[in-house]
Amino acid sequence: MFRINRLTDYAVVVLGEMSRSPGVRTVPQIAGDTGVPLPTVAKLMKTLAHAGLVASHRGAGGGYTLSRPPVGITVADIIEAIEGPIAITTCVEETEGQCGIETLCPMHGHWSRINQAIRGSLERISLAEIATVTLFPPVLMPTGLAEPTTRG
Amino acid sequence: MFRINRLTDYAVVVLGEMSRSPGVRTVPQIAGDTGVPLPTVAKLMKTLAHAGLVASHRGAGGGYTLSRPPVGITVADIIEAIEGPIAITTCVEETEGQCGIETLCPMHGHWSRINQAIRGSLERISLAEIATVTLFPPVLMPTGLAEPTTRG
DNA sequence: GCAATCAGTACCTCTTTGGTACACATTCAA
DNA sequence: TTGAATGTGTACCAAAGAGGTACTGATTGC
Repeated sequence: MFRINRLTDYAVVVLGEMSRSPGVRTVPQIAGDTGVPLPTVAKLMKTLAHAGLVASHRGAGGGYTLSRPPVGITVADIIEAIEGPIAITTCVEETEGQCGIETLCPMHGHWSRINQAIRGSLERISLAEIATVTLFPPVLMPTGLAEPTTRG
Repeated sequence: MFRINRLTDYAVVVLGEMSRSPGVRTVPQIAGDTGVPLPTVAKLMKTLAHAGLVASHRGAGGGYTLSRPPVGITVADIIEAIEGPIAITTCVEETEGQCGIETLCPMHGHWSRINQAIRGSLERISLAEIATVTLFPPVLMPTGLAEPTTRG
């Protein structure tokens, strides 16, 4: 497949939404605004908070806020927050010694280079950029706004 | 995870091996030379043949050959042969209409751009390049050459 | 005709993913 | 002090995908 998982996709949509209107947002609010299922948003936000992309505020009147300006958050940051380090093959990962023929394998070094190229592409795109909405004429708007699939 | 699957990883290793020593190779030969399990190689080669990256020759004395020079095969070609079109999210794929809020979704267009950047990175690396073996001193060679894991 | 080889399909097992549930901790306001 | 609102942590479940195996059939050359 070679694709990011759906949670990451949701994370980008959710963070994009948060960057457009700053302030404290609760999980139900975010779920309502994005169409992402509430329990999934809760799980997602916990992960994002743990990664330091959002700050959590507990108790009544609490919720989540972006922990830094959207310009300072890249697509690479978001992917890594949800999926861990970007490593298109096992042998690119930090944890060495997983491959028994590391010193002989012809791919040694090449995957790192490919991985670096991909990571570079993702680092050059910030949340501020992708949060810029290109509004379409209302007449073209579809009806299924409440659908759980929030990608397009 | 954001990573290619193991079959794709194997495909790159197998094609790299084939590009280093041209001629007809049988499935058992390839399995022996790369350490990839024989049934897996058989499955893999069928897929690669179907994608047009290798040519099959049936019957006694048959086997597989590269269908074009290694310079003309890119990492993107290999990934697409095994995993289908490179599309990091569902909405990037050719099959439109899967997303109900396509005209409203703020991510519309952004994923395509990100996807294109990644694809570009993969297209710029040919099989000929990655087939160049950087030999290590024999004293450093590990013992587990017959291990099924062939990555490093 | 027979052996060597690829082709196609079906199946199994394990892991990952996406989602749900629930008890608990924290904060604020009445 | 109490209770409601909110996030935290853990566990669990079902579905899908990945990786691998097995078996039968088709094709080719000797």
